[in-house]
Amino acid sequence: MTAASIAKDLRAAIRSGTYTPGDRLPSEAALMATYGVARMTARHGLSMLKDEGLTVTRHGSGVFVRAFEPIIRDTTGAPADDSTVTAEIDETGAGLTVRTLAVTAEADAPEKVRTALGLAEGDKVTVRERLHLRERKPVLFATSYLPASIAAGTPIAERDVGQGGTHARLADAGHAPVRFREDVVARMPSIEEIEELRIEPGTPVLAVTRTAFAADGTPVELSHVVLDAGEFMLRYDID
Amino acid sequence: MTAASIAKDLRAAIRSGTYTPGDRLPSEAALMATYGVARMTARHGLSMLKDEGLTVTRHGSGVFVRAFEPIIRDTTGAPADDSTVTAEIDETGAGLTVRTLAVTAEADAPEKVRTALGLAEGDKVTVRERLHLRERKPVLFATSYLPASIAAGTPIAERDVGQGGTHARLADAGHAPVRFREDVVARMPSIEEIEELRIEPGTPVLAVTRTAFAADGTPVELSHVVLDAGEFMLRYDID
DNA sequence: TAGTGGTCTAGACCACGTT
DNA sequence: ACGTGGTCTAGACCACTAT
Repeated sequence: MTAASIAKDLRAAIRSGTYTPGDRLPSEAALMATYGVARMTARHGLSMLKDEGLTVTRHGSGVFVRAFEPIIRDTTGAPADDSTVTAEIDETGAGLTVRTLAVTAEADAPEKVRTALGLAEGDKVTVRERLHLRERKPVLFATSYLPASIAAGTPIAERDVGQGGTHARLADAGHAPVRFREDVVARMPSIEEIEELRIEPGTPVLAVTRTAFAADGTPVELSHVVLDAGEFMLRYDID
Repeated sequence: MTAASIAKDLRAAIRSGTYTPGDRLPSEAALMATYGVARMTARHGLSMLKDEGLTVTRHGSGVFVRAFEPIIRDTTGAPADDSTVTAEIDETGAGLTVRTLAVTAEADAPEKVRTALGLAEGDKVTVRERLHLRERKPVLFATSYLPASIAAGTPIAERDVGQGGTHARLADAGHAPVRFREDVVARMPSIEEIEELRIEPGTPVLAVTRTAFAADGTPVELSHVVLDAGEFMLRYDID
């Protein structure tokens, strides 16, 4: 029970404010001495806090109490920029930049994408991938799929979609999105996501699947968005 | 690098379908033999998968690949039962039951609650706590705060709020909620939440802060909802 | 260079489940 | 009884960070 009790003590100390965000916790050696345990036991106690997302470790330097200052991603039925997501984040999350990673005019659609967009087998999709960064750190990764029958040959299939973003271009093409569905799940990140978003151990991701529908009810865009949960709060206003 | 490579191999095997949800992974002893490593190393490899939420361990029985069959919590601007949350979950999540844990007619309000509800210092709140279970397993814990000036003396301060739930009673009192704001965050659970919701290691929680506003814009209810992310998907329909 | 965390070994005892 | 995971020890070597 010693590793657990070390974690318990430190956790209580963090909650009570003995250690505040940014503070360094006692070193492994210090814990070994105070609790009279082996190193692996002290480590295990500390690792529990890390798994809870309470601390971050810095190799060679120490274990530190973690902070949470979320970017608010506001998803009201709202006017759009590159995508609704981008526009709204820019309002609240100062210092956010967007990097378009790849745009493919015509690609094969994974089965789930095809189903969600109501496409037939063999139908192509336009794929846009982008990354959002907060002060150099990647915090959000998004992949958008649009039917190539709509998007190919328009600025949507270009790197620069122009003023108003994909939604404005969809409107230009007579497919203005008017209704959205967002499905939100939280889970631990995959290895790829840990690397891509440089996610701290003990931090989950929010995975948002967003479907945009035109006035006639046809889906015109499917987006998979993965957000570092250590960086974001999702806000929904519902009438 | 061995613990990491064991995790890598097993992860790949799970992704490729060699092990499907419910399957048992090789035991620690088996991994020690195949990889020629010490037990702690094999354990560490397995613990990585657990931390990623890919597996669950059953003491004395083995390590198993995990499944995800989410309950869809649909939060459209919707008619309300006990609370909107409850009503909507019942539609989709078969076998969900609600247990009202505690109802306090008049309690002191934590500062954050007071601010969110626009109350003055010393103002009291009515507090309702409830737990949702899926087949005996608790999956959601919710605490609702309402201004006691509105709720005390009404069925809202009783265990049984009656047909239509708190929202119907608020409407009866002339404070029908018409607008909602939901702030969604994902994080690792606290120890209390792990115990209360019996959350598997490697599973985050979704923490939803929901504010209900009456037609005149005054907040009439603040709810803190914690959901086991291994059990839920949040759905938002936006116009 | 000294102190920090990261990884691994080899062995022990305990607690839980299945047979 | 046996095999499973859970915990702990005591010691080693490595990699990173500060001074």
